[in-house]
Amino acid sequence: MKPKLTLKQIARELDVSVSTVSKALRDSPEISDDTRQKIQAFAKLYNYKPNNIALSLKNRKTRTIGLVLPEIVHDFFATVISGVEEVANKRGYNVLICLSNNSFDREVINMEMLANGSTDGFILSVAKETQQKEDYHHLEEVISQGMPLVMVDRVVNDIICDKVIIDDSDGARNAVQQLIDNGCRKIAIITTVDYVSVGKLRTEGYLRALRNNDLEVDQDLILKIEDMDNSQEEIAGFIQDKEIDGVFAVNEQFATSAVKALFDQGISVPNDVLVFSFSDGELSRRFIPSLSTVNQHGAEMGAKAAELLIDRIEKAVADENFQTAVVKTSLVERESSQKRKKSLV
Amino acid sequence: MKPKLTLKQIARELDVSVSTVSKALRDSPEISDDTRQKIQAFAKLYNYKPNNIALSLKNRKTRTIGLVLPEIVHDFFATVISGVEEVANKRGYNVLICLSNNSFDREVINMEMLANGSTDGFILSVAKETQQKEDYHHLEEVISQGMPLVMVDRVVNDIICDKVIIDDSDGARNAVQQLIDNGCRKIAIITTVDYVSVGKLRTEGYLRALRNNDLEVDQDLILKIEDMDNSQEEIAGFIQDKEIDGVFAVNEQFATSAVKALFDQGISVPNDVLVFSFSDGELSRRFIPSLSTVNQHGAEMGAKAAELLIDRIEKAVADENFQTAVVKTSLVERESSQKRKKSLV
DNA sequence: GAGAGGCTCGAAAACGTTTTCGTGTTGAAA
DNA sequence: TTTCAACACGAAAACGTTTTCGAGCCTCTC
Repeated sequence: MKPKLTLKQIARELDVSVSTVSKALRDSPEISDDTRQKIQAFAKLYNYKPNNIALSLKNRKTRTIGLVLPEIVHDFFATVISGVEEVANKRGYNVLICLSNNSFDREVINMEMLANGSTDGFILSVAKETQQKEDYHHLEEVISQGMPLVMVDRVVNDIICDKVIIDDSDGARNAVQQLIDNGCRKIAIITTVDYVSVGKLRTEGYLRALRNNDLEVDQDLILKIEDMDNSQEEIAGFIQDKEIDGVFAVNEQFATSAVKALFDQGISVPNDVLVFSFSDGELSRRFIPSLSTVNQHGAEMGAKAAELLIDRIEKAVADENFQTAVVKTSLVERESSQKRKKSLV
Repeated sequence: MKPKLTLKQIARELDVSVSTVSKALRDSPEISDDTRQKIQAFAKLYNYKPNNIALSLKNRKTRTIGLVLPEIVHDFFATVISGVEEVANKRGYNVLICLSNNSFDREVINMEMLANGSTDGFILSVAKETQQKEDYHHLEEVISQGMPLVMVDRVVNDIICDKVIIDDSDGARNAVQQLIDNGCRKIAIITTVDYVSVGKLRTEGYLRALRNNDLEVDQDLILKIEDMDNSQEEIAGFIQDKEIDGVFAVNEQFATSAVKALFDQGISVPNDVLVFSFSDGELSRRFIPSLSTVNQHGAEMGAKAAELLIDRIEKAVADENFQTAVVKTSLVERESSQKRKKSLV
């Protein structure tokens, strides 16, 4: 248990000054070859590593970015994390992760914790509760402190900052269009309550697709779920005795619940009803039937967000020149949305 | 864009010294009520928050713990994170997350990054590649520097430190016993190569269950998968024309692949073959048929690991008094392991 | 031989805190 | 009036760096 080596200790050991050691290790031309080599050899031998905290204090840069997410046990956010992490590491940054668990209070606390100097900037996907309350003072706070903020996926339009979103509405429209092209005429949607920004947008896309194809919008075929915990029962009740030939769900959980509900009623997917889902995760890939989905490219979104944030931290981009990057979704068509069974691989 | 408020600025503004401000804010009795109130009011008004980095440097404590995981898009590790995060926050710590992507090199780099002062201690689940190489010098390194290390789930026995594991072998034995109790006699296992510690232990549990029941061990019924990416094909080939009535899989991915392979051969789960899996995640819950699993209680493991680590950081526990906490698994029996269909809810 | 200039290196400040110690002022006791 | 304690506050060091500036010394050039 040796305490960590510092410049001061090296200096004392080698009988030079701290500044000399520092310069030698950074290959300053001020230092003679002799002493430089001596110092570098010593440092290497005892595995000297500069103390990051001291550097952060000195430079007033932590080379750390904060990532605040509503949840993590969710493939989408997990992929966002890995995207952020990858480019952050590539550019020499650490990632400090906090979870809000969709709670407004925790989100505020997390932001305050991270804003007290631990972090050079934020990537945030706002909590559901925050979107409901529409209270964004904590975001304005950190921005007014000069901390760069990039919002991902669940963004709030009123806040001026860089954003990374997907074309939720178009993605949904394409998915529903695909269902229509595959023969569906009575398509139900299972979505979230409107204050969840992405849920609202996806609902819009659904409506647009119907209108584009002169299909009637039936309010009875629209289910907006508030409480994730009881979604299975709610969906089962909703599906019950509905005359439908297609279902569009805004996430994998809703989609699998729908398939299950249909299955329990003796209705087969995809033979009787086609299903399209949002959020391409492991669940969709492994489900039987495998689910057709709108891929959100979470890793790409996370990567883009990290790029934007670090660019701004390093002032590589002009002030006030905020951009909203739109990551394109793509349709992944699998078994659940196609009547004919695919031939076995 | 106001730069963050510091003690020095408050001091200048109120025409007192920095030390007075510091003491006033910490309610030191040295300071008179008058000035204390004045300073506190000012600080509150302008929302002063002490700079965390400066505190870290001063106290040589960062109140941050590092969490190094092999992957994240995986329900188990995601739940571990949320467990760690929860108790860390509760005890006033931040969590710095790094992903090794199962790469030895990245693991080493991550540990070095986090060990240079950013962190008071580590929680680690070692990368697959590290277990294969059996090179643990980076772990010994951080330990010898006096940094507490807690290993989770994928632990290495040679390293002396606190550990949090589950009863992998017993969990597997119980699951296989359940299959046997439910009538299975020819049970296949789909597991990982042996150098993955948990895979090996689960395989042991499987073997023990068979022996306990005087069932013959058939090497043809044991599949050890090296390459996750091609596991689906490998499993399909393995299942092909095997005479089995039960499958035990060491993770959800293998389990769903097995069900799929059986399904493609016209074999029904659970009517013809029963399936039991390890790692209780969303996939298991939502799959049709829902999968019976051995619940690993990831959140609990993460929480326990964080408790152990923080206790050690805060010296609440005697030196050298390392413990290995075993979190009990529990069987979650769902549809896939029971012949009779459950009555509909 | 004197000034100029180039090499090396060290002292000190700075980043934002906390804490120890010292100091000046006040009030009361002697 | 002197002395002493209590009180209220400030100076300075420390945490581990980097960087600016200055200083000492040697060598070269007139």
